[in-house]
Amino acid sequence: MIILTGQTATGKTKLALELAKKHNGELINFDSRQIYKYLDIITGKDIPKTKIWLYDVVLPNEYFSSFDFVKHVTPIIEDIKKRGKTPILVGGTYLYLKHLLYGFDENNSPPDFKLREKLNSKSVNYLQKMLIKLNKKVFDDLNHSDQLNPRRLIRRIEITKSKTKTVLNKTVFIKSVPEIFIGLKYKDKSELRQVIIKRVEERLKNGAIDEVRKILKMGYKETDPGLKTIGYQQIIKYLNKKFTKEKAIDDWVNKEVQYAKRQLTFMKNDKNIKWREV
RNA sequence: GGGGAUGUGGUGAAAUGGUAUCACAUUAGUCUCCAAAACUAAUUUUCCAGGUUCAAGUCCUGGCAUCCCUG
Repeated sequence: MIILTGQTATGKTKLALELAKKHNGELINFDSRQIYKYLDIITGKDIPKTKIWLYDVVLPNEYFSSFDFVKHVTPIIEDIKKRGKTPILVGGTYLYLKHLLYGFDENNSPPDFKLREKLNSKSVNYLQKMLIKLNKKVFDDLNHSDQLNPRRLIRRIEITKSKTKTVLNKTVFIKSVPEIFIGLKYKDKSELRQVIIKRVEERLKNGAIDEVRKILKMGYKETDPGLKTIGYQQIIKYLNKKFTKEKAIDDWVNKEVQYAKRQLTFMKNDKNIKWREV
């Protein structure tokens, strides 16, 4: 198995295609945004859809988690191997990769959307108290940042309250340690920024705004999981007249640069990744 | 030339004369089922020179800068 990850806008796709040729491989996407149908131009789906797995799996208003990803991808990997070919995973969503390679916690539970909806409007303080009451140790085990993070608090509450536990066999994942595990990154950020600016311009030229219009016309909303994506958020604000075009572009570029930084911060902890500068 | 307005972190703003705040950006980080998400921490400010006052971003005088109106 081959895995190709790293920062956004580093040319992962191009390298993936080369590797596929060389190693008789089949590509699998692990980019959480390209999982979504209709999000094409802005998420940069530049491989023909018939030549890569896991593009267009769910609709923009559907929930899709790293757990769902692992569930979807495992049989595909097995299938490719069975046919004597090399699975090549390419993408930038490290959380998906992390869960695929190193597994989940044993006593986890599926999402409780009703509970999430109910708790979403609550204050951080309320959530903290609620979790402490349910199980103080769980709260204490969280780090400072997470103790103040409503989403993480809600997730902990959800797990603590849940009766059904999802047990996953960790070994399933660890078995497939990749032979090649490459991460692509920029050596300096100003270069990354330049590339991102250029890419945003290109995507606008290729019809990014029309893409958003089309998706909104289909009835999808700003708050749908798929549209909570860099680029879409900014263009929607532009279309709603909350942003000028310049502001939207500026924000788009900025958010993407910040995202690239966070990707690196997260991936750096994985000592198995062999880094390559572009 | 005349009249008016405004000067506060990198940017946009807030502060009855009483500890200079906020948002965004920047830098570092967190992450075991929303992750292109959500969150944490750190850094950086009152145009200049005087004056009044226990105390000035705030009031007074002068200068400089920018913007608007008008010859």
